[in-house]
Amino acid sequence: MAVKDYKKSIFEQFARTGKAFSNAHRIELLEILAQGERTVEQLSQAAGLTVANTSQHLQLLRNAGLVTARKVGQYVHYNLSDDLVVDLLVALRKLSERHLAEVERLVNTYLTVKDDLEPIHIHELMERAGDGVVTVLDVRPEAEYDAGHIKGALGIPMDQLEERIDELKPEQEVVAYCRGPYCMLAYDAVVKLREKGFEARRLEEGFPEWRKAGMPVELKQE
Amino acid sequence: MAVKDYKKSIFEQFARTGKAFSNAHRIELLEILAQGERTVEQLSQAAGLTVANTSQHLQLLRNAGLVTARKVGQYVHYNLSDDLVVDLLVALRKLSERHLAEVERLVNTYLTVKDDLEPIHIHELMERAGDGVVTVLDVRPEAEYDAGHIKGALGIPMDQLEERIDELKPEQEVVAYCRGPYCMLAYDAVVKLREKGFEARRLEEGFPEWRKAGMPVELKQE
DNA sequence: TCAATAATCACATAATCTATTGAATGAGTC
DNA sequence: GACTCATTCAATAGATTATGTGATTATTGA
Repeated sequence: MAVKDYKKSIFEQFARTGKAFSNAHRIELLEILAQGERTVEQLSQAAGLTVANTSQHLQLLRNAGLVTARKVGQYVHYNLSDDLVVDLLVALRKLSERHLAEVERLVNTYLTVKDDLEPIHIHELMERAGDGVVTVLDVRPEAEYDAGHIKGALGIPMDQLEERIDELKPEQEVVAYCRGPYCMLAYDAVVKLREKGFEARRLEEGFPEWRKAGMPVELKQE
Repeated sequence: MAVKDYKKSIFEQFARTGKAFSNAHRIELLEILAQGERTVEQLSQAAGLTVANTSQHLQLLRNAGLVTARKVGQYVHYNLSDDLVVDLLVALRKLSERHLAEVERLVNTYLTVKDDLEPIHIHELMERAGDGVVTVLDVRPEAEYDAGHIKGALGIPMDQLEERIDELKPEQEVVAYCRGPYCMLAYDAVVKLREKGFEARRLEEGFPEWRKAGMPVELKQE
């Protein structure tokens, strides 16, 4: 094989991986899978796609080697095949954030005044959570909480926050987190909690980053 | 704007960045640009594309914010806009390498026995280069050498290596490098040098990684 | 001002990608 | 064995992308 052909092949392989990240729905699926294992139906609901369409995107991701599938009964559970996939998602996010003015505009517009919500960072939370002086609140949907959450975190999905707000100790600061920097749930939770008179902040990173950093994680407790 | 729309927009922006990496030619263009600034014609030649086609790919890359262009006379010089682009290229390479069996197969097939060429790594080279006991050899084309190379490296393009081999000190070990892990030039150089009786090794990483690591770089000396 | 050159643009064509629909598969249940 | 459900497959139409050709623009130097 000539050097030229060889090079061509290599770049084609890279492009195959890149192609997986060239579609908004696939990126969303990957971001959801970064939270943990999901079935096709769960994915299709979370991403707002038809099941068949979701399945096809998943086939493509599987061919690119980014996700793995295992069949349990009649369900197929999908998962990211590797932490390198998260690395690439993070790199893509960073790059997009820096270069696409549009992203920044969206973030700033939607998130009211971003800085006003004073995000806290992983290591800072780690220090303070140990003392038990903060309540760590997971506002993701229940299934995601069950699939894995920050150790000791209380799980109240965003849509139940209002009715279950009395599960929180009013004297403690609350740190809310969700799926990552671009997940809206934690923002909404902080706004809601402050309305109710809580001292509340948001974890800048989300659960995937937390897990990736090797911080303590636990599964659903019975 | 509803949360749903917002999310959609964000993922679409990410996909726009991802799309830039979904084509083999564009990835090649980015890899070439990772070596340093290039004009459209240089790029088209290096990648084996027509000028018009190259230009169009460059427009797309520019819209995605990955490259910058500056006009000097009648030439337009392109450049990567950011080191984050290199980060993403590296992440893409790593992920592809791990997941696509095909890539590994190609690497192993073409590169004879890879390990037999005993690559040396950046920090190791850094230590040894200081002592002046190794000759660091840049085998990339002259233009790329001129645009920036490892400090103190001797520049002999691969296609001139045979005729200019007497510029190398026979008693010194030679470390050859080129554009990165997938660049063939350094492999070919090591093979050639060993034929000629030199003790020769290859730098596993290439110039982009060297520069990225903050190691000393110099431009063409007069 | 004119010719030469680098780069881009505009258009046409072929190839590829995406979403939808409905059928097929395969496991579990009654 | 018939039925239900999760998932995949297959076929299709519509949208997007890649590339070549030839025209156009911008800059330089004669």
